[in-house]
Amino acid sequence: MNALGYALLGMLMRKPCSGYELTQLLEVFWQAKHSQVYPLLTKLEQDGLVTFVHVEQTGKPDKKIYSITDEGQTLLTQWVTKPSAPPVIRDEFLAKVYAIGLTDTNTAKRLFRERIFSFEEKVAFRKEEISQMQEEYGSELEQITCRHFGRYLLFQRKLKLEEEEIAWCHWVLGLLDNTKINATAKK
Amino acid sequence: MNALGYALLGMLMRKPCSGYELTQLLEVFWQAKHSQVYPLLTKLEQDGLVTFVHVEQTGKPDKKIYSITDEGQTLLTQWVTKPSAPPVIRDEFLAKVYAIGLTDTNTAKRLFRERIFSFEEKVAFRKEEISQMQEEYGSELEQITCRHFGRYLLFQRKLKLEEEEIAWCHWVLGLLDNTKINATAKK
DNA sequence: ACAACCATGTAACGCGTTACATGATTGC
DNA sequence: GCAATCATGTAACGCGTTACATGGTTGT
Repeated sequence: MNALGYALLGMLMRKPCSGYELTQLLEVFWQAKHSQVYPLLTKLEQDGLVTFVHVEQTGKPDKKIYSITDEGQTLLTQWVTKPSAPPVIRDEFLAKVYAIGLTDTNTAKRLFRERIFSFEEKVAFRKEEISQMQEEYGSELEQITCRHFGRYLLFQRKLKLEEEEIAWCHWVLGLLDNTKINATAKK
Repeated sequence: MNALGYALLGMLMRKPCSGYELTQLLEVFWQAKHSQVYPLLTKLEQDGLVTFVHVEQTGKPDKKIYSITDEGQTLLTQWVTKPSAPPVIRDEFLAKVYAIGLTDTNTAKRLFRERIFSFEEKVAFRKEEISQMQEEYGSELEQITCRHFGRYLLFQRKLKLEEEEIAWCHWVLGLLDNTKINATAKK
């Protein structure tokens, strides 16, 4: 089985979820579209690692709520302690930074300011998620015994990294300013 | 054309490179194997965006050194200012953290200590890369006019994020210790 | 001896995205 | 009226990995 399969099992340890919900919750540490998640869940179900119940809703479409089975838990537990594949990062913006010399200073600044803006949105969103969790579960959240501990750790991590990204952008903007001052000074 | 194609063009702006070298240099912001890079370079060459010269070597296999063409530069320049696709991150370790509650505290600690170790190696390597660059190019490196400016920015960014990852792991280890203390205190 | 590095390439397969398909409800 | 949210699914395609193939040199 592949990493995404295990990731879904792991998320179902926290609480039973629909495929729709899993697709969204995935965002903190993986990216996958529903078109990948739904067929995988069907496969996990066929393999006896998860089960689902139909839930009828009014005013919303019906949904399938998936739960992890004992068999699924056994497999997942084995997987958790195995060595992990190195993280994969693919960031188009960074590819553009590589070639930033092609643009003028002002355009470069604009690009970094836009990056800051998009990450500030993420940070605000992340902080909300964290404080919501803290309100709901309190200090219990910081114990490994809490069902939401893992997710909480990932939120804190994401927040830190997003803030660091912003700090880096500001540092770059500083460099871009210096360049301009020196150029002006030389005149 | 896809993002990797542009990424390769961007790297060739800095200096002409072989496919082998490009595959390695890619590591700061993208991941791709040589089996993907070589055919893409062939395609870029057919499209007139890069050219190459055969370089015979003694004691080493011959290589092809690729350079970006004017046409390639035009295309790349257009691309740089376009909005970027959101970054993609897929990290198996983080998927495991989600389900960390399945393991005992000691195993969890071991996993985080291993993560710290692997990131400390990365940090050490990154610092070397940065100081090598600084020795070679000096303060010129911090100007947008420097050919290596973009790459330098990416190195600094990676270093920061890798250090932040380590700090997060230490924070988690602290939480795991607290849990243990409370459990002991309760006895 | 054996692994690692340099260097390029192809083929098969699996993972992931885009697009197509449906349909009710809520907010602007 | 139009977009967004909720909810699930399939099909086609493109991106990315694994494995196969070759072969000399350097270091342990």
